[in-house]
Amino acid sequence: MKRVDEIVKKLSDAGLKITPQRIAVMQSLVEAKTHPTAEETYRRVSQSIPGLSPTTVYNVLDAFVRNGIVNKVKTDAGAMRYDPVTDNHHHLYCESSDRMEDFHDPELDRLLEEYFQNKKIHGFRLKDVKLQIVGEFENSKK
Amino acid sequence: MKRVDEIVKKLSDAGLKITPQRIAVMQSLVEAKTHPTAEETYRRVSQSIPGLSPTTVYNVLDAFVRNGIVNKVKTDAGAMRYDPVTDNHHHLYCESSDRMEDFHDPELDRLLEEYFQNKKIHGFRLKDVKLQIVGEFENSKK
DNA sequence: TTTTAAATTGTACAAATTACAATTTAAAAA
DNA sequence: TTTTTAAATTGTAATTTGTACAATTTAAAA
Repeated sequence: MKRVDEIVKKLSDAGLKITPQRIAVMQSLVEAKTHPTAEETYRRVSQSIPGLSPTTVYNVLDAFVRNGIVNKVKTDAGAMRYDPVTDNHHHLYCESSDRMEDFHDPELDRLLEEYFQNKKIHGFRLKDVKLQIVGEFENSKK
Repeated sequence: MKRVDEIVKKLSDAGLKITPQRIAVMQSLVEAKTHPTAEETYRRVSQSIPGLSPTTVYNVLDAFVRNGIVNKVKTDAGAMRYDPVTDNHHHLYCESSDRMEDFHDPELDRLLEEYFQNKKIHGFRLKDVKLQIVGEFENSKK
């Protein structure tokens, strides 16, 4: 089971204790490529871990975020979403379906980096630039 | 009172009925340049309109958003924020203080427009690109 | 001035998330 | 391996943010 090993390593590297709940939550996030909410994650992970508490899912996700192995992403709709892809990327977002996908583009990143290197923003120390690319997915079946 | 006249005109142009609550909410949003939450707006506007209902603030803000004179903005922290500046712009955002400010930059917009004109994103019809510029405000008392 | 559709209000409700105390468990120490 | 301990999990309850809805009031058109 290579997948689980990788997850264990990831948790371990982040200095987190290994628990079945944490493994299952991370596995669920990685498999679902849709940036699920805490509630969606709870429903999925409950199948493999009956008796799982919603609170645990919140705690686990929070621990992941604090340790930098998951990013919180907010959309304009209801709940917070969780993204296990932490390398630099942007998001495609469709308002009508509240669907969100990753958008990787090194060329764009280079362009932005160049631009902001010369650009001084008064009174602001820049750390990161994220794009939210808003539009419509063409085959919007959720 | 030029300010109030302008606000009345803005509401009127948007096809909205003029009410003291709506005037006061819009005035509060425009004066506070910090993209306040509904709750903050409620607290402020309550000072001039005692007996104001929180529900009204939500209703009013919602009407503003539906009619395009205010934008909803979500940050990584708790509540939805409201921005009375509706021309194209981006946001500076400080995670530690949850503070947010507008960032206007026509040159950047030109750059992005150019870039995305040539860039086809498979299965996605692009409508808009927004930047969230993350960093620290230098005089940010937390 | 009258009329009426829309806005405001208050209450109750709902969803998403957090606080907290009790229990269990992972993993370090013996 | 067993013991120890700090951390993780759980369940309940509370909180925060926002919405639904019926009754009342009001802006503004007729």
